Amino acid sequence: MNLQITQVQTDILVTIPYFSLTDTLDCGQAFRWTAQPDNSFTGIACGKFLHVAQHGDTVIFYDTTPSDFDEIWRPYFDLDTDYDAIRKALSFQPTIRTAMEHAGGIRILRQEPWETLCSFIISQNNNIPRIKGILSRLCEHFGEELASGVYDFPTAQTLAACTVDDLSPLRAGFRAKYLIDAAQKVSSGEVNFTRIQNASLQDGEAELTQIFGVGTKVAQCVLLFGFHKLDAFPVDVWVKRILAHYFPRGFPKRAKRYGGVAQQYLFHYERMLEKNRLD
DNA sequence: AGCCAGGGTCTGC
DNA sequence: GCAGACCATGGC
Repeated sequence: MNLQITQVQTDILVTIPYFSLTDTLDCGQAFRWTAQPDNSFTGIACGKFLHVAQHGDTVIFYDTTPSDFDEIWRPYFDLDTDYDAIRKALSFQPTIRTAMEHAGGIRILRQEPWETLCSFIISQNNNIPRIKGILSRLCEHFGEELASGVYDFPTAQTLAACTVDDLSPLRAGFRAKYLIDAAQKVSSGEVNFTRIQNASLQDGEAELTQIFGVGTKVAQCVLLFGFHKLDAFPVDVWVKRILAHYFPRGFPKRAKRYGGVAQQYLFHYERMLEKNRLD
């Protein structure tokens, strides 16, 4: 991707057309970003703290270095994927096109597989504010303190050594035992992220669902948000409703290549409609 | 009070 | 295969 990048002291400014920072960080794919009163975001990913803001087409990465930008944030925000081409490929379908007009600035983040796996284990039968709370407490209690009050995501090895009782401060409920099983299977190599990255969608799901508490929906979320498999297609209660309502004859074959991206546009659009309806 | 939240497991038919 | 109970917790 040819990005227009400017460096001002320790801030890096990047021109990203057709991008929405808010929608990308607040659409239920990542749970460790916090919106600030000025609409900027702070968060921790890949072992680094970031303060980021958007003004028009310009995204400002505060207080970072060119190497961190190139090695961490540029891939994390998926800035080298041609979303214009993806949107064009999806625009043949009227409902997806409408959703794109409202949510087309979303990018599928390249999150770390382990954090993504834990996040969506926590997400089951849960709501987004509480998912964020549980993950925040998970990091505070078991993650390395990178700076004052800034905690990294704990490793699988750390959690594999924990008991359900150890996790009680998280108030994760019945999901605590799922986290521990995931940690044990990941740290032992029984579930192998390199193998999943190189596997087909179907084989990747089969490997992930060996974890107690991981079913099809959670596995597809991990494949989409943690392994950047854009054809992964998580079906939750919202998407189920969308499919029944807008796609009674099935999701179009032509859209399946980027099904996960379309799913995310539709999910965010539908939730936005619901929010407006309640206001 | 009762329902729901980016589900999964287990049981019973 | 598929419906239904159950699972912890918290907000409304």
